Amino acid sequence: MEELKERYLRVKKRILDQEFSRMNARQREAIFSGRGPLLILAGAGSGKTTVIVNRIAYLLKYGDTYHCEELPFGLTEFDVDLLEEYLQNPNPAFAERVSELIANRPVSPWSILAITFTNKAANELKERLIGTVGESANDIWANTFHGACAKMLRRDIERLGYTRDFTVYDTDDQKRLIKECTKMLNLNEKNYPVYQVLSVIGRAKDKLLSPGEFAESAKSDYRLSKIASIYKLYQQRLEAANALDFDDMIRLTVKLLAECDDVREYYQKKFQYILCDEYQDTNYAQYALVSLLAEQHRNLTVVGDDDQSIYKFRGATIENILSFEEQYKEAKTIRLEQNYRSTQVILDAANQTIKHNVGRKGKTLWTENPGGEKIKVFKAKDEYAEGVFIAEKILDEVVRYGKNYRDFAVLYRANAQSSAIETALQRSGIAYKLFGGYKFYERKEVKDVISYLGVLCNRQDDLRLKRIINEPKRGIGDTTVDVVEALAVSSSRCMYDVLAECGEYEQLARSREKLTAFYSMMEELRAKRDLMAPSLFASEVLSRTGYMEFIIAQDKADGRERAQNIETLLANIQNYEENAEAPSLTGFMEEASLATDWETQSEDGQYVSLLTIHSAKGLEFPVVFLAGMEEEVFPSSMAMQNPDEIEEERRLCYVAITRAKQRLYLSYAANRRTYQGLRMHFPSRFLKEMPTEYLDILNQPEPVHTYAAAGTAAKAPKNPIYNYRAGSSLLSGKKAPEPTGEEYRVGDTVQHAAFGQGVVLMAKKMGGDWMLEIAFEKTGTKKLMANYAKLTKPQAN
DNA sequence: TCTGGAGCGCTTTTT
DNA sequence: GCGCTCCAGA
Repeated sequence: MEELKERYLRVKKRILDQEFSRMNARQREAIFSGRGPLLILAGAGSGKTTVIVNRIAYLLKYGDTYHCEELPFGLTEFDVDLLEEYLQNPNPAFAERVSELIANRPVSPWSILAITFTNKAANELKERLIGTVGESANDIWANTFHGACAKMLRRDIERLGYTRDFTVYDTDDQKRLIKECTKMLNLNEKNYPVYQVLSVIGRAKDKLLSPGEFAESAKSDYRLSKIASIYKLYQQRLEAANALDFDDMIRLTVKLLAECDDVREYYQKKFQYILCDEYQDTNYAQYALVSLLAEQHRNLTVVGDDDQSIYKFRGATIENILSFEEQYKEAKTIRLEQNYRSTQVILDAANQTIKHNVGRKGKTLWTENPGGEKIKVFKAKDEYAEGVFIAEKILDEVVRYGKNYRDFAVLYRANAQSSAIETALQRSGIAYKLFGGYKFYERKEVKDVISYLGVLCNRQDDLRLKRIINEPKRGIGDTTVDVVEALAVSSSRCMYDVLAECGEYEQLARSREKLTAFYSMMEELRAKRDLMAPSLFASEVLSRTGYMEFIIAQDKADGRERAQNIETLLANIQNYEENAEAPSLTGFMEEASLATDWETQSEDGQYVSLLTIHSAKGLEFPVVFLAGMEEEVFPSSMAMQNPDEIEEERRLCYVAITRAKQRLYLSYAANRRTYQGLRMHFPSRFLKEMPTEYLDILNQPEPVHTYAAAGTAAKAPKNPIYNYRAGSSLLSGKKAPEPTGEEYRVGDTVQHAAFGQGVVLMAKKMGGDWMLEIAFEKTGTKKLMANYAKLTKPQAN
C-alpha cells in the first residue's frame, strides 16, 4: 500500500511537470503552488500573464493537487500503471482518465476572480484563458477592478441606498459636478481649479476617506479644508443623483462588503481563488477590496513588479506589495527573473535605465536570447518627420522581414502625440488602430445621447438632465434651469420631479409650456423604455427628441462626422444586445462608461497599434517604436520638478523598453509643436542614460554649431545624441524680420548676465521685443523678454 | 434667450 | 490649437 502511494504521488508530479514543461521551474512552482497567499515578483517579460493563465488552467483542471498527499478514492495498482504508462507515452485516448486520477477537487471557473487594471489587459487575459481552457473561461471573473465592482454593485447596491439603475460618472461628468459645487460654495474657480480639486478628492477616495474623515484630516490646512467642503457637497450631489464616480465604484464595493455580512460571506465563499495582476499599482481602496474578498479562503495570488509601478498619480502605493509578506505571514514568495520576451540588448538597455532609480528593490533580468539588434535611435526635425520615419520603417520592416502590421506598436507618453504619427501613417496607407485617446464616449454628441438615455434610466441624474434639457434648443434657458434647480434643492427632490409639477410654481409660469412639453416627451419615452430593445429605444429617443435632426441640420463640416458617431453608437448598442446575456439599457450604459476601447476585441488585428505607454503595460510587440524621446515630453514637463516623479517617469521608460521583443526604435524631434507653439526640444535624459554601446544612431547629425561654436569649449556630452543642431529649418522659411535690433531664432546661443549661457528654445516677436524661452546651461529653462533681460548674442561664425 | 467673438488657460498617464 | 467662459448685442 505504501508503495502504491509513493508511486502514485511521484508519477502524478511527473505528469504535471510534463504537462507544464514549457514553463521554467520557478514558473511551475508558482503555477502548482497550492492554497494560501502567494506573492509573485515578476520582472517585465518574465511570463507573468502566462503564469496567471496556466495557474488558472491548472486549478480548473486539477484543483490543488500537486502538493496534495491524498490518494483518490479506490485507487488501484492498475490505475497507477496507467499513469506510468501515460507518462512515457501520452496517449490522448487516456487523457481524460488520467486527469480524473490526478485531479483533486478541481476548481469551478466561477470560483475564480482574476483582476487587472486596464481593459486591454483584461481582454488579453480573457482571450488567453479561452485559448487555453476553452469556453468555460467565460465563467471566470476576469475583469478590471472597476468591471468586477460594477458587477457586484449591480447586484446589491440597494443595500447602500442607491438604486440598481445608478449612473457611472466619467471624468467629464465629475468635472462638471465639481465646478458646480465650487460655485455653489462661492469659491473662486481660479483658486480651486477643477483638476486639482478632482485629484484631491480622488486621492481621498482612494484612501477610503469619507468627506467627514477627510475634513478632519485637513483641518489645519485652510485650502484643503475648503476642498473638503467641496468634497462633501460633491458627494451629496452624487448620492442625490444616484450616481457613482470611478472611485466610488471601488469605495462602495468595499463599503458593501464591510457592512453587509451576508454579501461579504457570499463573495468570500464564492471566490476560492483570487489573482490580482499588477499589484504594485493598487491603491489603498483596491488593496482593502482584495483583502476583504480573500479573507476566508486566503487563496490570494498577487503579481507585481516594483520597477513597473506607474500609477502613483492615481494613488497607487507600493506599500501594498512590500507589506504583503507581513500581512500574510504564511505567504510564499516566488521571483521570476528570467525574461522570455526581449533580446539581451533590449534587456540591458532597460536594466541600465532603471538602475538610475534610487528607490527600488533591485532585480536583474536575464535571458537566454543572446545579443539582438542594437536599439535604433532617430532624430527627426519635427514631430511630423518623426511620424514619417516611423511609417517608413514599418513599411521597410514589412518588406524586409515579412512582418505584419500587428507586429508593430508605436508608444508615446501622452495621447496628444498621436496625431502627427497618425497623419504620417495615413499618408503611407498603413492601417493602424488608436487605443485610448479622444475616447469615443467622450465626444459631445455621443455624451449627449448617453445623457438622454441616462436620464431616462435614472431620473435623479440632474447633471445629465441639465445637459440635455435645452439640447437641441427648446427655449429653456439658463435662468429657467436655475430656478428649477433651486426648487429641487429646496424641496430635496430631483429636477425631474420638479418638472413633473412645474404647474404649481409661480416662478416657472413663463416657461411652463416648454417645460411641460419637455417633460411629457420624456415621460412618453420612459414608458417605452422597457418595451423595446435598447437599440430600437435609442433610435426612438433620437427621433422623438429631435436630436438626430438637430445634428444633421448643423451643416457644419463636422456635422456628418457627428451623425456618423451617433450611428456608431447605435451600432454599438446593437452589438451589445447581440452579445450580452441579458441585455438592458442600463447594462449597456455601464459597459459604455467602463469599456473605453471595447470594440477592439472583435477585429482581425491587421493594424499597427498606437497607444500610450500606460496602456501598453502588460503587452508585448515584436517591434516597438517609442516616440517623443525628448525632455519635457518624456519625462513629462509636469514631472521635472520632482525627483520622485522623475523616477516614476523612468519606470515608465522601463515599461516602454521592455514591451519590445525583437527590435526597438527610439525617436525624438528637435522641434515640436505643442499648445505653446513651435519649440525646440532637447533629447530625453533617458536616451543619455542608455549606454551608447547598445545604440545605433541612425542619422548621425551633421557637424554642427553647438555650444562649441558659440565660444564655450566643447561641453557637449560625448553621447552623439547630444549634438543637437540649431533647429531653424522650420522657421527659416519665414520672411527675414526687419533688421532693427537683435533677432532671435530657435537654436541661437545667448548670454545672460546672471544665468549665463543658454540656448533659445522658443522665440516670439512681441511688440518691439522678443519673448524668449531659453534653456540655460546651469539654471534651467526660463522665459524672458529679450530687451528687458539685456541678453547678448556671442558672435558665432 | 440665443449667438458670436474675444480672451484665457490648459492636459500627463486610466477606470 | 482647442475648448471653455464671459460678455455684448439681437
